[in-house]
Amino acid sequence: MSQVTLLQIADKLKISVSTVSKALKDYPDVSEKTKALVKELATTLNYKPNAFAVNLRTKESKTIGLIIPAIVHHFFSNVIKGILTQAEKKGYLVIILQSNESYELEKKQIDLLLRQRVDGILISIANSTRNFGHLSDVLSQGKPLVMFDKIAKILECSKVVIDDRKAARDATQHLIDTGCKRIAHFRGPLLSQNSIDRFIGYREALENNNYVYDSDLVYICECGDSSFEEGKINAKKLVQKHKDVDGVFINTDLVAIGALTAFSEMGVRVPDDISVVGFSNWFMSSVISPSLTTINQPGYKIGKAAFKQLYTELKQRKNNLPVVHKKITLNTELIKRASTKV
Amino acid sequence: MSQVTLLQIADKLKISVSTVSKALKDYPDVSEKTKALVKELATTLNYKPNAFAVNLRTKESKTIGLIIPAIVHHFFSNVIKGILTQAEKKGYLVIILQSNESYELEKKQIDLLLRQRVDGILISIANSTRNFGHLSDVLSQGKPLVMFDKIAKILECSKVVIDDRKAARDATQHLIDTGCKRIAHFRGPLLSQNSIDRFIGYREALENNNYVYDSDLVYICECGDSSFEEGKINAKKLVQKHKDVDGVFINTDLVAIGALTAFSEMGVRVPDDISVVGFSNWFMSSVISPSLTTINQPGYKIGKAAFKQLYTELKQRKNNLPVVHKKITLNTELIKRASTKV
DNA sequence: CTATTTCACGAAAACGTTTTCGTTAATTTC
DNA sequence: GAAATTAACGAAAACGTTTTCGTGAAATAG
Repeated sequence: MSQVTLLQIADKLKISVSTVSKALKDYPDVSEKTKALVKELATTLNYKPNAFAVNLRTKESKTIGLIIPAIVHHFFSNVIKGILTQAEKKGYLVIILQSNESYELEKKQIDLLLRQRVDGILISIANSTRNFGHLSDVLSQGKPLVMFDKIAKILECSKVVIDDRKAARDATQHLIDTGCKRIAHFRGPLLSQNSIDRFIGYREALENNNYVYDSDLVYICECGDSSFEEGKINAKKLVQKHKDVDGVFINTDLVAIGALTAFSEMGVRVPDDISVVGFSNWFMSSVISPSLTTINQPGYKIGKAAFKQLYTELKQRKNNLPVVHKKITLNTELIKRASTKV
Repeated sequence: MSQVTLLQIADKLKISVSTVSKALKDYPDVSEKTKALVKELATTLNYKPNAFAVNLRTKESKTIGLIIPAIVHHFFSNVIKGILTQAEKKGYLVIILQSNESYELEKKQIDLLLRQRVDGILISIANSTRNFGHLSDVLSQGKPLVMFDKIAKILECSKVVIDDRKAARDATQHLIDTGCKRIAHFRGPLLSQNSIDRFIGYREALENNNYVYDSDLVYICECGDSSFEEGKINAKKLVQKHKDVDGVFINTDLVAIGALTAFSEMGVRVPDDISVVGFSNWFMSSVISPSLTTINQPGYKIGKAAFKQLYTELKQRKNNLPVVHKKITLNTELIKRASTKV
């Protein structure tokens, strides 16, 4: 019932706790004979070192924290998968917390993780987060912090991102290249840096091609749980108000799929009447009809890179080397499908 | 840099560590005056109790483990959300591990969690898991274990499931009720208990209606990463071999969506030529065209119920009450959409 | 054969809490 | 005013490791 300890093994073997500990860790000052005896008894008793005690002693937990705005989300779940896969390889456990895009919750969760004495933290911040005190707390405690996807530019730590502006330019340029003359944009929340960057990319592409920017053609979506509905609603508004629009770049795939559905319901043909480009490359986008042209956002790779960076910083700290922060920008690519012309 | 400890607070206040500890926890044998002093200093120093030390002392970690076959999965990510939401409410942290449907990995992960001294474990087992020694280890260590969705019937612990057989009967019955005369089934892996149960439900519905069971109409899908492709391939085979089939009940939505795509490519009309029912009610199923009739599998509720059960068992143990295991069966429902006739 | 080195092990402190049990001083009781 | 109670605090053990530093005994060196 109660767990096996070093002391119990020591007693049965009539040796000391220190020797047992050292035997299990192959210290050179333990004879092969006792090592064998100890290891054998340890396995037969199914000994498992008590992580609390080890952590307390070594001041390391081999555990990291991960705070993410949402779990039920194709992109984020891919990120998680990337992180977990890497963490597993390096022998780290991951405590996952969901901030629900709430600053207050995020703050509380950082506190929880610090109490838990995790070795480091990975975070994609909530849209509502405007204060970064909780995050600089992490840094000032000397714990590595790596932000990904939704980052705070002001914070001095490593970051893993994509180039939202460039990706948005690519998306919009593709609409222009395939003959669209009047291009709308469904943007995300006003406070989300990613949405802002994608919006800027959209405008840049217009400017680069001497298209007139018309703020009437920009619709705002919250991109929360009702993304699909938002896409439908805005698509309907768009069609009613602006008959001349023949292309739309949409902040996220789910909203875009809502738009596609609305267009289909209204008899607006895609891409003949209007071309659509989404953002993220959710799996869904490849199987709907018409399939959605979109920007591939490499979630798995982002997660992988984020953990790797955290891991290097952990090693740097451990070896008393200077910790160097990196900003890693991963490539996106335009996936051409049936919702745009060739 | 280094963390604040009770000792540091004690020294600054010229009192003992014990008093500081008790003051922070509002012990009655500490004067209000010192309590106030201690608490004030604690907050200004930003004191955070060292979880390792607390856990070591109290033999509780307020942490649970969660092992799940896959993260990038609409159903499972909903389960996770349900678990995290409840855990947060009760002040528990969750370490998430992904078994990738591998028994070996699952075994290793259980071991990791036990070393970590989590208070309890939630698990949905891998398809390849046939031995349950690692799971009974958990139980014999006196730690609560709650299985959900993919369970081992043989194990004496609490379980949260749906009634796969009934759900499959409902799905098949709906095909029969809407006029299908010859009904195929795309089943899941031979080793997966859920697949087996759904297959049995399919057969039961046929029998109940005096339909002949024809093993030629049953196709096997692995339901792994290439579910969509499997759906396409099997749908093509089905159409080529059995022109007379007018309905198909498919083990999971993703495979069903692959089938829908293949039917569309081959000019087979859904539901006029063939009706399709899926399983799980992934979000995607509502937005494709034709939208997919399917069985709703309440992931969020399952996660919520699983954590709640774990929590009650935790409390029961703590209060030295007898731990009672429960099998909780959550309701599924048929969601009628456009892939079946009315 | 003494002096040094190597070998194999153990004692003990430390990590930061929690909690039991004293202990002293102040207060109350009769 | 002596006896009993209460109030407020501290000492110390314990949780299970890890690791440093001794310490004898055995092996080697001169």
